Amino acid sequence: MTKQKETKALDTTTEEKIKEAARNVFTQKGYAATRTRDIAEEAGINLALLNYYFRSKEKLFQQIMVEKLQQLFGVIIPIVNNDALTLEKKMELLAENYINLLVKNPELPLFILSEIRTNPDSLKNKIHIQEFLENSSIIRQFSEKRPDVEPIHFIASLLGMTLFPFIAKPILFPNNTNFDALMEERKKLVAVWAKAMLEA
Amino acid sequence: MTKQKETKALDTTTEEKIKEAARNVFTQKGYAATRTRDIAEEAGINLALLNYYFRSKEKLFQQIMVEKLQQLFGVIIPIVNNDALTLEKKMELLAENYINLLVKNPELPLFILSEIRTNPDSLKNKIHIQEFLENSSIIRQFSEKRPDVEPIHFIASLLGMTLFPFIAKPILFPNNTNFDALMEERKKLVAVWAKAMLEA
DNA sequence: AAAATCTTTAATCAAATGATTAAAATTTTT
DNA sequence: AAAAATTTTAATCATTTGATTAAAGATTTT
Repeated sequence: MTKQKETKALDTTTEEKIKEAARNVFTQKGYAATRTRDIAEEAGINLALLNYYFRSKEKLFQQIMVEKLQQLFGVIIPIVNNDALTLEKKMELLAENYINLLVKNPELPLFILSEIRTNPDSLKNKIHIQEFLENSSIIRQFSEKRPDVEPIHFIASLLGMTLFPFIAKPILFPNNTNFDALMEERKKLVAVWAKAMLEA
Repeated sequence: MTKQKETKALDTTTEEKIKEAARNVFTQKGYAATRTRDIAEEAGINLALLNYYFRSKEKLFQQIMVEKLQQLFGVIIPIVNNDALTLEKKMELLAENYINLLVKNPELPLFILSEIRTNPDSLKNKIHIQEFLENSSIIRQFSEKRPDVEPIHFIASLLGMTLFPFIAKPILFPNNTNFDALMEERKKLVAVWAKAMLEA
C-alpha cells in the first residue's frame, strides 16, 4: 500500500484519481444523485476499480465526507480558543479564513449541509460543534461583551454573513461575474459589520 | 377534476395526500434520495396512484419545487419594491417575514438550494431573482445610502443572518432546545444589526 | 526466470426502482 | 337500475445500479 502512495511528480495513483473524481462529483451532485459510473467516468477508470480500492460507494463517500468536515470545521478550531486573540480579531479571522477557503471550494458548505439533511447520522461521532463551541473561549468573550444577547446569535450572524453568499451563489450571483472580487471585498466588510454588531 | 378539489372538512383527496407526502419526503431527503415507494408509504396509498395522478416522479417533484420557490421568494417580492417603505423598514420586514415563514418551514431554503445544486436547470425560467433585485427600489435605496458598498453585500448579509440559522440548524442548534424562542428573539436582533450595517 | 502479488478489464448479476397494465372496486351519471 | 367514468389494486416489467468475479496484464519479489 505504501508503494501506491508514492507517486511520480506528474502522476497520481488510481486510488487518488478515484478520490479526486469522487470529490468533484459528490460535491456537485450529492451522494444519492451520484452513480458509481459517474465517478469512474470522471476518474477515467474501470468501474470495478472503485470497489477494488474502496469496497463500496458508501465507504468512498464516508472518506470524502470526513475530509470535507475537517476542511470546513478546521477553520474554526484554531481560532475560537486562541486566548491571545481579542473577540473582534477572532471574528475578523474567522470571516477572512472562511472566505479564503470557500473561494477555492465554494461548494463545501452546501455539500455538507445537504448530506446532513439527507442522512442526519452522517454527522454523528464526527463533529460535535455545539459542544465544542460551548466550551470555547469565544463564547465567554461574547457573553462578557454582550451579556444581553445569546452568543449563538453572533455565531449564526457571523457565519451567515460569511458562508451564506457561497451557499446561495446560484441565486445571488448567477452570472458569476466579479464573484471573487466581491468576496475579497467582503472580507473587510464582514470585519466592519462584526464590530458593528457587537456595539449595536 | 373540480370534484376532486372539493374536499370534506375532515378529508383530503388522494391527489392532495400524495402532494403533502411529497412535500414532506422531498424536502427531507431531496429528489434523488427519495423513492416513489417512500412517497406512497407516507401518503398511505398504492404506488400506481402516484403515476395515475402525476404521470411521473419528476412531474410531481416539479410541482412541489415551483410551489416551494414561490413560497421562498414570495416573501421578498411585496417588500423590496414597496416605495412607501424606508430601507430600514424593508430590511426589518424581510427579516421578520422570513423568520415567520421558516419557523414553520425550516427545511425550505436548504431544500431549494440543494436541488438547484444537483440540477442547476431547475431554477431556469422559474425565478430571476438577480434581475428582479436589480430592478427593485431597494437596490437604489442601498446605493443612495451607501454608494461605497455594492448593494448585493447588504442583501447577502441580511439574508445570511436570516436564512442561515435555518440552513445550518443541525449544526448550530442540534438539540433543538429553545430554537423557536431564539428565532423570535432574532427578529429584533437582525433588525438592529441591519441598521448597524448601514451605519458602519 | 519464476513465482507471487497487485492492478485492471469485460462480463455478469441480484436488487432496486420508476413506470405500466389489466382487472376490480367505487363513485358518478344517465 | 344500468351504464359510464373514475379510482384503486396487485402484479409485472424494463432499466438502472452497486457490486462481484474470473481472467488477463503488469509489477514486484524471490
